[in-house]
Amino acid sequence: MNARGTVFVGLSGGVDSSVAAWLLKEQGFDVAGVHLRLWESPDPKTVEERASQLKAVTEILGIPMRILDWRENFRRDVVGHYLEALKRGLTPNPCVTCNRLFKWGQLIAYARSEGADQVASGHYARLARQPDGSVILRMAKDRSKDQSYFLSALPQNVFQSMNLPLGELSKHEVRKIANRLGLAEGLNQESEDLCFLEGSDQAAFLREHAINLLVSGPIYDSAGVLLGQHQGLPLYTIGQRKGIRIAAARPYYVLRKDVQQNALIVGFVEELAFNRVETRDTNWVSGFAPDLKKSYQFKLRSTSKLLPGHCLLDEKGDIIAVLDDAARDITSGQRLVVYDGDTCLGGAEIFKAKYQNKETE
RNA sequence: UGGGGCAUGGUGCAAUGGCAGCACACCGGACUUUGAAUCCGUUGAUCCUGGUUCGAAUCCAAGUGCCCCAG
Repeated sequence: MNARGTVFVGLSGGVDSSVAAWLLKEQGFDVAGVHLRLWESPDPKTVEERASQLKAVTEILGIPMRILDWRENFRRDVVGHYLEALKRGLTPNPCVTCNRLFKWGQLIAYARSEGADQVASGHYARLARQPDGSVILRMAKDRSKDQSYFLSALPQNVFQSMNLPLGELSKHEVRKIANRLGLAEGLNQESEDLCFLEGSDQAAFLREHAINLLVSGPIYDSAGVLLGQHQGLPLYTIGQRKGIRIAAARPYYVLRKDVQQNALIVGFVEELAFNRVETRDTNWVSGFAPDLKKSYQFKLRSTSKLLPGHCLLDEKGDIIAVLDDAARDITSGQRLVVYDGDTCLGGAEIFKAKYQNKETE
């Protein structure tokens, strides 16, 4: 047994998680790779390639690896909720769900049952243990790569067992390490769309798996003038420009979706403004209650600017974010994450965004 | 069926008789562990027929189509 304990590292087959595993080994941990099989690729060649990549990586790193087949649960819990949310006119964020349920929730439970002390990943974010024993979540040193957004739905007990070796490194440094180890060859390109789309786009995925959700309907402008036909509301999200297929003097953007009427409402960019965001399922990483007088920063997307504002709490204790300046595309189903400087306090699912005149507040 | 106006990429508009451009849309790429946005790039047009001219989207004539005014 190793003095620093046993750590399971989630290996995707990409550069980041591979380097994370190597760093932990260097730090003296007993490292084991765990690869989660979450989606059945339609192409058997892809499956083989991934398997041989993973094998090559673990050989270079000199660590054992096990593969966990969680496809059935993933389809039910992540893809199922994704399709259900689309049906309700929301714009779901399946990566947040997947992180909460599988990449951390299930994996930590598994690791504990197997006697591991920690679970690590290639996420770019930092953890800091407080004097009282609690762990706070902070943005990665390389803020442009920060992925704390995706971890904001996790409970404190998960952070207690979490290890994020890449938090202090830049992407450039990680690449250099990968090159030095000879990992760069044949590894997955990092950029990925939704993992279960398997390289095709959402429209193709929905046509194959949920064609019943794609019902054509009218496109109106905000004055109610019929402008055209859409191909199914799930193909659109708030603030979207592409795919409306209406030529005008200026580009049209999606303003909202009317699920009842199966109608898409579009307008010009200045009609897109939200400064009050209501949420549900709020999760505070450190059980922290926000100071309602204090100014915080909000992220509405993993890689986006921090938007200043303050917090209110509704009667159920969920966040209501009031932004100092209106933002463009705040969308129901997406995640709002609250930061205090570089500390990620928590987040919640957006269920309503609106524009409220400051004077009437 | 009298008078007037208009006809240019898929759409809306530019181009003193001198290399047909722009915006929107579309398509592709970059970015991105969600949807998007954004950025970059490609494709694509002078209604038809004659005439004037070194040279016509542009001037002239006829045709075709559309719009407006008037009975």
